[in-house]
Parts: sequence; structure tokens; C-alpha cells
Amino acid sequence: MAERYYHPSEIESKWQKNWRDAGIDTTERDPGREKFYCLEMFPYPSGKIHMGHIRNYVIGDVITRYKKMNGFNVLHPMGWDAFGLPAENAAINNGIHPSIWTEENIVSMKAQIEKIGASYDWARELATCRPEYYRWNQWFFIKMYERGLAYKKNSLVNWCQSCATVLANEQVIDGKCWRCDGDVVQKELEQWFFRITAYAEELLAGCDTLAGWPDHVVAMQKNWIGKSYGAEVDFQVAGSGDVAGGVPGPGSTIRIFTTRPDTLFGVTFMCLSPLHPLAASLCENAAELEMVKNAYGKADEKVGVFTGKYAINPVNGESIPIYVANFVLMQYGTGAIMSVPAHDQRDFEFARKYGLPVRRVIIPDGGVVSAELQSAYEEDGTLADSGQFTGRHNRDAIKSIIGYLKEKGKGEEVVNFKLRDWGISRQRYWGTPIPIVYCRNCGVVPVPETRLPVILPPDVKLTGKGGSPLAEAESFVNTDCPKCGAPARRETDTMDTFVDSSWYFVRFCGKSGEPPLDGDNIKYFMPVDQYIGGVEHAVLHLLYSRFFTRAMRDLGIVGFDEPFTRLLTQGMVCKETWKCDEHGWIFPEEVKDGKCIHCGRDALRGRVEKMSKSKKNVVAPDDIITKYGADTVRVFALFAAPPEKDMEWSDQGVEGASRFLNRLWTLVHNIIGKRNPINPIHGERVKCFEAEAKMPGVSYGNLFRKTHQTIRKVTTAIEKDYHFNTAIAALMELLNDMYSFESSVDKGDAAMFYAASKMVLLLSPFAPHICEELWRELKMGSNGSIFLEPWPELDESAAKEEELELVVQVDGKVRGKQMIPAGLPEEAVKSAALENEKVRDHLAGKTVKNVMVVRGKLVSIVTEKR
RNA sequence: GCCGGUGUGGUGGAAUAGGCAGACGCGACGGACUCAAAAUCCGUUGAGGGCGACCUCGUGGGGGUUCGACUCCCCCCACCGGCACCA
Repeated sequence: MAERYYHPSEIESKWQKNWRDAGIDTTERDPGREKFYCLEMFPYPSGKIHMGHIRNYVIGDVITRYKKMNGFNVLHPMGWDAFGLPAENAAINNGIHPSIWTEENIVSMKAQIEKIGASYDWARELATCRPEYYRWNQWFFIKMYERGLAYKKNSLVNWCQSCATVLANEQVIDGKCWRCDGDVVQKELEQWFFRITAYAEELLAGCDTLAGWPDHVVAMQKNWIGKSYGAEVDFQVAGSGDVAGGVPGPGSTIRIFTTRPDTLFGVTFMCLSPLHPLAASLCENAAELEMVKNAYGKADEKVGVFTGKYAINPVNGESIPIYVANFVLMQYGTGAIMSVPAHDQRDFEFARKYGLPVRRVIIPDGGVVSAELQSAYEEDGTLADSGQFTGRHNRDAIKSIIGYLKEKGKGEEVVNFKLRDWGISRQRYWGTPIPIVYCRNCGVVPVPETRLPVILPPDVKLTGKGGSPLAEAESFVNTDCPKCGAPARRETDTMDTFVDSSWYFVRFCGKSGEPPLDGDNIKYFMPVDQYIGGVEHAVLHLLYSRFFTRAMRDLGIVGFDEPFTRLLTQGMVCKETWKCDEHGWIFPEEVKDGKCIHCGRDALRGRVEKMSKSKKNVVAPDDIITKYGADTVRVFALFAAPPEKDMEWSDQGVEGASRFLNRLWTLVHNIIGKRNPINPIHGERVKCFEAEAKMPGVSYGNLFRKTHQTIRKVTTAIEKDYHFNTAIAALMELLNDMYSFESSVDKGDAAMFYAASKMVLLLSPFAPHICEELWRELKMGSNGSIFLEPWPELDESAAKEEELELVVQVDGKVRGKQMIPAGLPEEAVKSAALENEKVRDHLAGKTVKNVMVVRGKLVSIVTEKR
């Protein structure tokens, strides 16, 4: 037989086809077996897969294959987050219909994904842009509408001028659009909302049950929900209450929210948001109010104007000026605040600018009171100048002050959240139509379930200008009222695409033809045991999914609260960059001998950055797979760093991974070449071999032991925290040992064979193609595919060392090492240590005070100090 | 500003439960093979000192706890990420 070389492209396409034909990656519901649901965040079908995708899917695939070999019935689906702006932009720019553009991209991206050898059950593939999928977005919308969880309100929205659409708060980053980086302005529009705030308390409490999530993601969720305790307090506008009976008229009371009712006696003025309903009526100068309005939301400067009116502080009856100030947000609290410049930095700055009085009511404990405050004192202390509460500790007094307000009918305890309702209306074409009809007689009418889906009309002109493209489609807009049959108009907004991804994981529980919300399927496969994706979704997608899951629970669709039991947020794929003073970012190919090839200036090694087109440091997965094979790419992607950390792509690192697989290939073929008639794997001979190999002093015992130690290392590395990099390192070590193993006896060949077969099994989740090939060539197993084999079992007694290296410390420093038999009693270890020659040298002239024995590791000797 | 994270050789990264710091890979250096190169294989590789067996220092910096600290505690520095006038 001619010598065989490792040709990844041949064996990879061969096995991918074989696996597909044999259907080994499809999953059936099987209540008799324990399930495991492994899910990677589904991609937007942009047409090109990048290294970030590869890393994500490879991590998921390793977990999937590992769990399958451990007997789990693993669900591992893949689909397409297929609605969204790029398709629409392609239509605007190139005249391709979004649906065609998207479907074509799906075809090419699927082909790319298949090339990495990921074991997806494609029978469950979905694309959110298809009516059979988005129909259920509409169904959920109607269910939510029926329960008051979907509603419409006139509101100020974040409007991206270049995308000409509304953005959710989460989609605005530093005042810019998350997608196009364009300016975002405030605009008033009628919008549909999901009442996520109805679940605010529950979503927050649920955070504490997310034990399998990274701490920082849980922290971000909590932060986003932003619960704070405080009070709402009524301030009466001076003069307005002087009516008969002392009852204030409408519009004469201003309600504020504060987390610091303890500072009420320090209030010296109050501020309204320029958007506050009373701002216009209280403010005497409309032009000035307009100026403040224009400065609203600008963080760099505090701008305010005195309204000319005063309010009465309910705790001390003082009259304080009312301002309108740009920094007071309308969306949070009541849109009005009490200002305590002495104890709030923002109020302090405002007071300074407008020459308002500062009154201290909290004195630092034991601290000296300086003449004048340089900044607000926001810490705790003792109340001063605070009426009946003077002298008490400020924290302790909070409850009493709230009680006092309550008694007088001037306020109450209130809990506030930063979380706001989820605006889902988008003035876009390529999304799910909101299933609502407006009828002149009946008003707002939801489309009945039986008439779903409301199909996106195919023939719509997309110009990228103006409002909803659907509004232009007469045939779509004009309809009959489902209730009374009169002519009516359809809602022309579409849904935020985050709606699509808020429940797709449930859809995967059924195959493509099956009903999407089948109870048996969901009950068996949900929740997702392991979810894997980028941190960029730490708040948005994950919070929405948690909300949807609760909504689904209340609809009786699911029987649990949290959709994702464990979450892994993988790090970014980065690479070094190059820069040149003249040309900016340059490709590595544009650097020759440290110079830019265009201008001859020095090429500067830039920072290691996330791969991006603009930084010219992208590596195309296709190219690299063609060159090295998918297995090499997989091994490198996993070896370079633990999955949750950023990894640096390095061409030499890829070479190293490739070298490792080549070495394995060569070694296994050498073993097959001189195959010993003893096949240690089958039947009685295995037992016989294993028993002998465990006996002390056997020449091939070390390799046998190393094999089992590797089983342990790889297994625990995967089980403990998915640190695949150390698992692969352990396999490299085993391979190195096999290379240096020299055998003089027949059983030695058997030990090599044994090690090789375990090695191939252990590596198979990481590098599936080469391992399947080698497994078959070793003529191992009776199941055919290596992926139908059980994971190697660890024999603890086989992994145990016969002898170990004892480390002896004297006064905390390592002074001697020696080999001792394993399992020696403590006293024997102690005396061995004390008798060690080098140790004795170091003990000369000293008195031994204490000797500590750490079992199996070291002896620490302490001497008398003088 | 608040919250979270990270900091280890030339480099990516390892170090059960406080117990030999630097596994494994990359790079570099030396050697073998070759007419030569590539590939491959075998060595060496934290720093400093000593002819030497060895010694000293060393996990961002400074303290502390401990027989013993990359690991635990306190303070500080740097970088990264999230939130940010949230009252």
C-alpha cells in the first residue's frame, strides 16, 4: 500500500457527505433518553461567514459531539435571523428584492457553515423571514395585545436620520445608531410597545437564579433593569393652593421622585424636565423654555431657566424657586426633581451656575465641617437643620421621613426601574408586519388568528426615504375590518427583529414541518442547556428572550421561567494590525521588510484588534479552510485561548495546529503499518492487557498510565469550564509521549495502539474528520462512526502514578526533590525528606521546629528562627 | 463617576482546595537529514551570577495573613468592557 499523506480536503468532504447521508446528526424526541440542548446564537445571513461565527459554532459543536458521546440525546439546530436592514439596503442600492437577496445568502452561508463540519440537525432549519415563521411573531403579538402586554402610545422615540427609522434605547450607543453610527434625534411618533416593565420585578429576581451565566452578564442585566428604592413627594406650587378648603387645583402640584428623602430639608430649588407637562404652563418665557428644550439630553452642559414660580417644600413649608432644566429626564421617575445642591453633585453644579443657595443637612460622622463645599457631599452622616429628624443618622431617618410624608398625604414610598417598555415599531419593510387593522367604526382591531399570517407584500418600492415602505403599498394597506367588514387600513409598521430572536429557540424543538409550539417537543427539549454567543447580546437579546419566555409561560406554552440554563459568551477573534503614517491601516501583504510597499515609510505594528474590514486584519475562513482544512482551523480556534476570552489569530499558530494533526496522522499510520496481532481493544485480550499494563514496573506501563491521565485531563477540562485549550494541550502531551515511546516488547506495540485509539476518541469532538478517518483505519469499534462510540472511560487505578516526586522545602524554599513510591505512610515520607542529602545540608546548624506533610506533594520543614 | 473584568517569559497561554511558577503551542538559537533549501526529526530557551554541583531574583506596584501566596485580605497603578445627568 502506498504511503498515505494527510489531505484534509479529501477526507473532510468525504466524511461530511457520509455523515449527511447516514443522518447521524438528526435528533428525535426520545423521552427514554436524557436530552441536552446546545444552541449557538443564529446568524444574520449577510452572505459571508466570519471568524467570529466559526469560533462560536466550533465551540458549540465540540460540546454537542462530546455530549453525544456521553450518551445524551443532543439537540443542535441552526437557522437564520433573516429579517433586517442589510437586505433592505441591498434592495435600495442594487434593486435586488430582500427576499431573494436573503435566500441566496442563506444558501451560500449554509455551504460555508457545513464546511467546518458542524453537526447540525438541518431538519429544524428556520429563517425568520419566511411566513411560516413570522406568522407566529404575529400570533404572539395578538396574544400580548389581548393581555395588555402590547399597546400603542404616542411617544418620543429615538429616530435615526440615515436609517429613517425608530431605534430602541438599547440600539442607541453614545447618541449614535448602533448599526450605521448616524446621528439619533428625538421625534414624536405613535409606536407599538411590549410591556416588558410588567415583568421588571420578576426579571430582576430571576437574575439570581442564573447560576450558569457569567457574572458580568447577570450584572449587566440587573444594571439595565435598574431597580431603585425611594419616594415620590408632592410639592405644591405656591399660590395655587390658596383656594377654599386648601385643596390644590389641577396642575398645581408637582410630584417628584427621589432616592434621598433624607435630604428633603436641604432642598433649595426644584427642576422640571423641559418635556414635563407643566413646564409650558409654569414657564413665563416660552423662548427660554425652547432653549432648554433644545439642550435636552446634552450631557456636556447644564442649562436651566427660572419659571418665575415657587413651590412649597412639604416638610418645612419653605418657598423654593421652580426651574426647568435640561438634565432632568422625562422618562425616569416623574420628570421632576427636588434639588439638594449640598448632597447631589448635579444639583450642586446647577446651583453654582445659577447662583442658588446650598444648604447642608448631612454632617459627616466625626468629620470636620469645612467652610464651603467644593463638591456635593453624597455620603452618609448625621442630619442637621432637619426639623424633628435633626441628630438622627440619615439612613435610619429615611423610613421615618417617608412615614411622615405619608401621614400628611404628601408622599409615599416608591420603587423605580430604569427599564422601559420595549418599543417594537419599525418604519421598515423587511420585518414582520404588525397584525393590526384600523377601522373607522371599530378602531384598533387585531387580525384574527385564523387570518394569519399577514403576508409581507412582495411588490413594494424601496427607496430608503420617508416612513414605512408598506404605507405606499395600496393593496396591502387597504383591507376590510375583520370585525365589521367595513373598509379599513392596515398597520404599516413592522416589528423590531429582536422579536424574531426572542423565541426561535422554542421553534427549534420541532422539525420544520411540525407545529412550532408543540407541547411535547417543548417539554422534552427546553430549556436550552447551553447557549453560546457573543457578549454584545448581554442585555438586548437575552433580556427580551427572558421576557418572552415569561410571557410564553403565562400563555401556557412553556413551564419554566428561564430559557437558557447555561450561557457562554465567547470572546472576540482578534488579530494584529498594521499602520503606515501615509496610508493608515494597511493589509499585512502591504508590509515588506517593515516598510509600507506604497510609500516606503515604516510600517508600524498596531494593536491587536477585533477583526474588521476597516482595520484590514480580517482572515477569511474559506481561504484558511481551503489551505489547512477545517480540523486545523477548529483545533487552532480552540487552542489559542479559552472560549470566553478574546483570542488572537496567528498564522503561525495555525501552522502549529496543522503540524499537530499531521504528526498524529503520521504516527497512527506508522502504528497501523507494523500492526501487532494483539489487538488490545477487543474482548478478553483487552482485560488481559489492561491488567498487565497496570502492574508495577511494566515497561509500557508509563504510556498506559499517560493515556488514562489524558482521559482524565481532557474530560475534566471539558466538564469543568469548557477550557478546550488545556484539553488539546493534554492531547499534544500524549502525542509527544507516544513519539518518544520506544518499545522492546510486543505488548509495547499494543500499548501504542491502545493510546492511539483513545487519543483519536478524545480528539474527535475537536477535529472530527481526521479522527473519523483514523478511527476507521484503525478498524476500531463496531458501530461504524466514531461519533456513535462512547466517550473513553477513566480508570482511576490506571491513571495513578507508581511513584511521585517529593518536593522538600526548608523555610519555604525548595531545597530537595526525590522520587518516592506512591502511597507511603506519612511518617515514612517525613523521614525520607529529612534524610535527603541536600535537605540535610540546609538543615545543618539549625533546629527543626516543625515538619508538615502535604499528601502526595511535598514536605515543608520549618527551622527555629533566632 | 458607578458596575464588571484583566494584568504571568520574546509571544498566545498553563498552574485541583494556598503547595515545584511558566504545561502545551508559537518564535528564537543549536544540531541531524539534504548538493542546497523547504519540510521533518532531536536538543536548548524567565532574568542575573558561578568553571561547577548550585545560588539569588521573578506572576502590574506597595503592604499584610501563612511554614508556604499567581492564588486569600487591604491600598494603589494600568488597560479592556458595560452603564452613564436614572435624581
